[in-house]
Amino acid sequence: MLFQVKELAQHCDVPPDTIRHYTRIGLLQPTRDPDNGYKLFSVSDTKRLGFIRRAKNLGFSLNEIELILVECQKGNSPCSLVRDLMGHRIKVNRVRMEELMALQIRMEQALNNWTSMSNGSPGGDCFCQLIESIGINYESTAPCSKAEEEEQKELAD
Amino acid sequence: MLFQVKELAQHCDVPPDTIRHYTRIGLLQPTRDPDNGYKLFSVSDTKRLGFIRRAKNLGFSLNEIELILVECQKGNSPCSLVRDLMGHRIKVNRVRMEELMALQIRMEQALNNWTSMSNGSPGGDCFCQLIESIGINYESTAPCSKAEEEEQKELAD
DNA sequence: CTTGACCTATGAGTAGCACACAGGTTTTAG
DNA sequence: CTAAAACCTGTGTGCTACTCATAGGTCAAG
Repeated sequence: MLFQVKELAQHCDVPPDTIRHYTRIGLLQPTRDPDNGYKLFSVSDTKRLGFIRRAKNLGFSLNEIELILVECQKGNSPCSLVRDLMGHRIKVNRVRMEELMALQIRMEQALNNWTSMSNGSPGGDCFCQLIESIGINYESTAPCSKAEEEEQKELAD
Repeated sequence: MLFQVKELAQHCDVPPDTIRHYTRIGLLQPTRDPDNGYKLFSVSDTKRLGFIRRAKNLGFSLNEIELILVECQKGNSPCSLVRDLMGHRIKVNRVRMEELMALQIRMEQALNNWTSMSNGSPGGDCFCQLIESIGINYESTAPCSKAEEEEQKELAD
């Protein structure tokens, strides 16, 4: 019972390129057909892939999933690790959502303000007076900056 | 009045590496010091960088900002482009937020369920019974999948 | 045996930086 | 004036999680 990439893909309802990606980063470790070098996946790879997708669906990153799988392969219970990672994910995600919410408000306010403005040509110190007309707070420049800082902080522990 | 990377960085309150990045992708086009090859930025680069940061703060991607700047350099008004892009951004961002919200709920429910579960060892068909115990809906696997599909759709127009 | 449909592996590209590295420049101590 | 320390530079690489392009291998029909 060995599967090629596309067979595993259909079996697990996962795009073939995703399986190739997981293989490339070592999350899946198929044997190779000695004739043509094709990847050959076993039944246990099926289960492993299923686990990966379930974990991803819960918000774990591929790196975190690899950590979990390594714990399992060492025979340890991954449960406390999983709880910690999940607590961390929840915090980071909350920050990210708040940032996106704030961005959404900025965007909608901007678009609203613009409905009453005419189209001017760029010139002088002004590239686009629509954009330049909006107040700036340099605190939250990127949509993910704070969330990623938060991520760094937690990883340092 | 020419600035080196760090001077421009301090002047505009932007990390030096970000300036180097913008230069690498062509958003900024400094001249070079013939002696040592260092980047030399003019006052108009200052203004350009300020515009880039304002636009990013409004949620535009660097690619979109480049489009806007190209329109300006052709002497055209970027305003209708800007309005369109912003409308698009708002839609995509809404989808992304909904996905993150749904993920947040899945994560919090999972963590809740887990408080009453004990730590088991992996074995047999089960890597981690915490994760395996959660119902899967394969519809929304990745936090950004739908938002990115939405993005593709809009770009096709 | 050849055509065509289908499958494969691998390299490269995506966004937006952040960091590592080897080297050049400037300041300071002697 | 010189030597060492501090600081700055450009460029290469890495990060997430795929996705696509390319060149080639495989298999059944005719």
